[in-house]
Amino acid sequence: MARPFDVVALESKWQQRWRDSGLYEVDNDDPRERFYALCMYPYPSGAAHQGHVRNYTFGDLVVRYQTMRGKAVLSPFGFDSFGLPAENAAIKAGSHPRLFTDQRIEELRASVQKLGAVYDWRREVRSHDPEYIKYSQLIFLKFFEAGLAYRANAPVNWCPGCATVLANEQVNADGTCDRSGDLVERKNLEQWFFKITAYADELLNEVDGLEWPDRVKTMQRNWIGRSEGAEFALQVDGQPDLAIRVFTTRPDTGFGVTYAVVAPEHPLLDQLTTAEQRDGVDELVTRARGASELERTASSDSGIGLDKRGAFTGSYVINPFNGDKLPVYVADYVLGTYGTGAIMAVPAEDERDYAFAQVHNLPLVRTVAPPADFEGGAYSGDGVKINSGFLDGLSISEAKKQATAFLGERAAGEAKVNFRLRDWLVSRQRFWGCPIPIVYCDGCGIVPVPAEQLPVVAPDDVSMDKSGQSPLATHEGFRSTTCPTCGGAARREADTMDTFTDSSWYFLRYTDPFTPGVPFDPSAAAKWMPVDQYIGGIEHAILHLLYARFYMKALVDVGLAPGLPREPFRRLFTQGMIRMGGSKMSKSKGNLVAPQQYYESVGADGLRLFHLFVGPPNDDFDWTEQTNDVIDGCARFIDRLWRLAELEEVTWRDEADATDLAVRRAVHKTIVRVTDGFEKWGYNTGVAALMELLNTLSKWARDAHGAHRATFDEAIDTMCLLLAPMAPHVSAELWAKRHGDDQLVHAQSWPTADPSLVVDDTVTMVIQIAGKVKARLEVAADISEADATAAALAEPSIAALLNGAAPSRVIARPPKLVNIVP
RNA sequence: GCCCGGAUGGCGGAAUGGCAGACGCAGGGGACUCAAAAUCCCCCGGCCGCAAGGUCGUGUGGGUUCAAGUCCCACUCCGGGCACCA
Repeated sequence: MARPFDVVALESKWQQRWRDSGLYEVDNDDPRERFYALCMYPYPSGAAHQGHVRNYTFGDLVVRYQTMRGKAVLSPFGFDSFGLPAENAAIKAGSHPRLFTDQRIEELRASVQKLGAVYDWRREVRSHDPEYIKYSQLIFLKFFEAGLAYRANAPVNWCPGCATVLANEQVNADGTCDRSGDLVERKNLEQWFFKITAYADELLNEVDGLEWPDRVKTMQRNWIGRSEGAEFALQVDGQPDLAIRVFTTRPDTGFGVTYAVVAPEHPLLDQLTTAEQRDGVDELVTRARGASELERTASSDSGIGLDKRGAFTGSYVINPFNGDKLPVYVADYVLGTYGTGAIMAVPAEDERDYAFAQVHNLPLVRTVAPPADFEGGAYSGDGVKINSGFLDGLSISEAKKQATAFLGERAAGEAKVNFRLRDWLVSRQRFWGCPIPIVYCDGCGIVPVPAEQLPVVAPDDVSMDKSGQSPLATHEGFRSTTCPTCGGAARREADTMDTFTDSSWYFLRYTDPFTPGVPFDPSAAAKWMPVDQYIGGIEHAILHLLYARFYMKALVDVGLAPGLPREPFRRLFTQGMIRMGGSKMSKSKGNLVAPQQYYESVGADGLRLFHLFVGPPNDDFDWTEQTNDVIDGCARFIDRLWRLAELEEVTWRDEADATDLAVRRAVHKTIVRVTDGFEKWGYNTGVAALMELLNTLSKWARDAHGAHRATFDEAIDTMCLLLAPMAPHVSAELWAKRHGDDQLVHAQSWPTADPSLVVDDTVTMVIQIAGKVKARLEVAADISEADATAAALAEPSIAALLNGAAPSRVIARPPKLVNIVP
């Protein structure tokens, strides 16, 4: 579209000036009030897409707005530069992942700069920088020292064809390998874990105090999944040395237990299985252990029948409540990873137990009286205890307490809290990640690499081949080393860390990448932390945000971050996704709309304004055929403002009059509306308010009646100031044209509204009869209730409608409304 | 299955319990122009009406209230998250 100015030249000129001015480079000793604004650092996948544009438009708005409010705003940028896509690209091309990564970082950096977003680039973080690797490894070692990092066996997806480990994303829905098509197996490997469960309670409790979207808080709570109950022993009949420990949230249902179930992975399963039952049990275990993880986690009413999903072990246990002999089954609906991997089954009060009991003809004993009209199978609602010996007549909550106490005396039981949250498996059998700084020595065992030898970096002389196996595992120069303790021959750990470890502390590195020898100086970090406003996609609602919270707490506890707050992100805003044709816009789906074409037509300002205007920032947005028209409309608004500021068709009047007062009121009301919008994520209504003001100004200044110069100047200056965080280039240019080339609109103070200009002298009062609007009346803004009522009743059209009848009631809400009830 | 969201013109959306549809897009009409583009002006939920005006209208059905898009109850549909968590 034809523009009244050269948009490309104008925008690149200002981007250059912002870089030169240093306006957004803040030092750690800046005396102003602090504000830490942060967008989630991106994975560098090449030039920015609309999701980035949306994210950084919101972020940049916050940065520029808070700066104009007089704050020192920390606005850093960086790249989450380790990860699988670069590794896969390198495998395909037979080259090194760094080549792709560095190139894509430059592409993304350039396109982000073209958006006009401003950052303090001195603080840039790239996860694959040796400096960053060094401190990521130092943190690992501190966690190891503190007992927060440990080794254990854990299953991985193993492709026999490729002889390598696969990420979950590389396993197809039917359980085959993405690359070779072979059936993927579960295989146990010794791997590293972070003990996030040690913080389960704190992670759960501190969710409450965060200014985060409720949706995200709920997701975090559910993910942590705390449940209270009891754990106790079920003695195996005839084997005095053998007992199965079970966990239940319903100890009150103890008299209703009619069987017990262990998970296929249960360590005692072998001992429990009798010779006669061996075949059935083995068959079940084999199937559960196979590639059928997906099958197993599918809902119970799909896939394989329940009869095939459980088998009798041949053993019995004794119910401690009533001495009954209970058959022990193995079934895949019990998970080895949760609780004790074994349960007491209560078909009358648990739906899964009920379904299983039906198929296997197991008895049912109700221990809670269901309501009279209850027709279902399992009843898990409230009620009075029945068939439960000493618990009869009690409420469920009281029965839980007494049953737990009973178990304590009779079955080595105790109250127990369980979490759904598992420890964080951080080992990745990948090349393009941060190496785990550990060596294995035959004599000394697991030996941490001494801090002064960090970073441990991957060698450059590798090429990724089609096998997909990490070259770290086979590169002798990397793997063979000497033991730091005894000096003997040793092997380096070949695994790298999950890339979520990098994104768990980058926001701390931003605060102080300057002090040598430490990841960050705690006193410098303390000046900025916690992040005042974190902005990112909802897709990170659980993992990234949970891991970063864990890191923050652990870093404080291991002594790397003394004095820092234990929660990293005070306020979180999650932006909506951009969808196209029903699915999320993404590179992998191939439905990207590149921003570049818009930089050349409507400019970054036009595109930014569109993202701000199109709807509430936290809502998803559908990119359709109509979208380009809306973007053009946003550029049209900029052009109209430009032409008005350039005085096109404006006529002047010497003296100010009532029309000027009205315009000034509109200007000051707009200040309030835009400011409110900025504070409450109402950017769309903020843009609308500016559009309305422009309509008002244009009509007024171009009318034959004319505009008073001072009023006009105040209005245009205010528009520039209010627009500065949204459309920074054009507002900067207009400001410079009006005030001199050395004047920066973004260095000005945010405008404040004159309270006397925000309220009107007179307002339109609505007169209703029975809630329906029948008349309107111009009244003084401070009209009294009595005067409003009198004026309403005196209005001729109202009097005519009432026809002399006295109203039964009159509700007056001066000065806006009077409702007459006949 | 459970837990969150959401449903308003042709479309995106606006509306501290107080004039539903701000603002924009699309559409229609007009001005300017030889013409087109751009720009500017006007109209734009349905129905009745020449008009003034009337009447219905915020997914469905109830309710609370002088007054409900907004609050409460029940439901329908759509989107998302978790999904055998004992």
